[in-house]
Amino acid sequence: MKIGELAARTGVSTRLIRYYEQQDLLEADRAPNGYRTYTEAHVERVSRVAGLVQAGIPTRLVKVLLDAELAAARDEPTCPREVAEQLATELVGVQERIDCLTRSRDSIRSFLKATQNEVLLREAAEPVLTS
Amino acid sequence: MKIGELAARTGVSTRLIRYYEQQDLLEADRAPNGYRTYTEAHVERVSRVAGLVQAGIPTRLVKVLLDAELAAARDEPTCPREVAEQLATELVGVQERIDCLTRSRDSIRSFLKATQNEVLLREAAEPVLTS
DNA sequence: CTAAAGTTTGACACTGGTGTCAATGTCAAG
DNA sequence: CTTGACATTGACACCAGTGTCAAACTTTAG
Repeated sequence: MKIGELAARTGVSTRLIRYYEQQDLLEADRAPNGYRTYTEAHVERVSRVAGLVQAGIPTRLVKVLLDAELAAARDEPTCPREVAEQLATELVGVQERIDCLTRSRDSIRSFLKATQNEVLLREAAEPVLTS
Repeated sequence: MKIGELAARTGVSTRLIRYYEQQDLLEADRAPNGYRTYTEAHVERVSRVAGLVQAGIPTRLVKVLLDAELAAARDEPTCPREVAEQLATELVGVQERIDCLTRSRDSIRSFLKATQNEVLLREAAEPVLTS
């Protein structure tokens, strides 16, 4: 698929998709005419990238995270000690963000509940398994 | 306490503390000499603010969130319908961020685990209650 | 063939969050 | 009183993430 479709399916602007590529977060094949071409896998990838960036993870780190993810998926023994440490460090940062957001989410919920606005609570009810 | 101490205790630079105040996320009393003075409560507040901002919540929204939180705590019946809707909207955004971060956290963990770097997993083991 | 829609690269520009510096004021210790 | 640490405000500046526009090319529809 071409960039326009990818953008439509992910809700991420073409501008950003190109930006992410430029930041090495994405790779795209090129059609003979020079157009970028994407596969299904890219849809997921782009969503993840956008999500993480939105969640305050700088692109530089998003790359490290997703790369590690891929490596893990392909069961690679890529553990250059130094990368592992960087990841471990980043892990605590991520956890802190999660905690902070979770607290806020919970208080928003309580608030809405307390003010008879339960009606607005149609969303989100997935199980978040921790540890 | 004065701004320097607050900064030291929260790990947030004085620059940012003033910035947050300017963005109406914080209020500070002034000593007769003009110095800002803070209470224990501010320590928590500043941490929360910084955490949320770091987690990608724009200051404008951080204000809404924390205000609602306070209102709830004081059991105020402040539910101007319109604010409630804004919160509900923001709630789904927060949840999305949490989900995205959670997935990343989990894959970082798996990765470290898979690569014999469990050693680096000393941190984070708190229970996150959902719903 | 032509017009419209989509793509490419590249540039300009804006916003939000931060750092840093400068000039001035306050306070506590020597 | 002087010095040094800390405060105040305000400005300048930077980076990251985005929007938007322009000029040129490709592809699709009529």
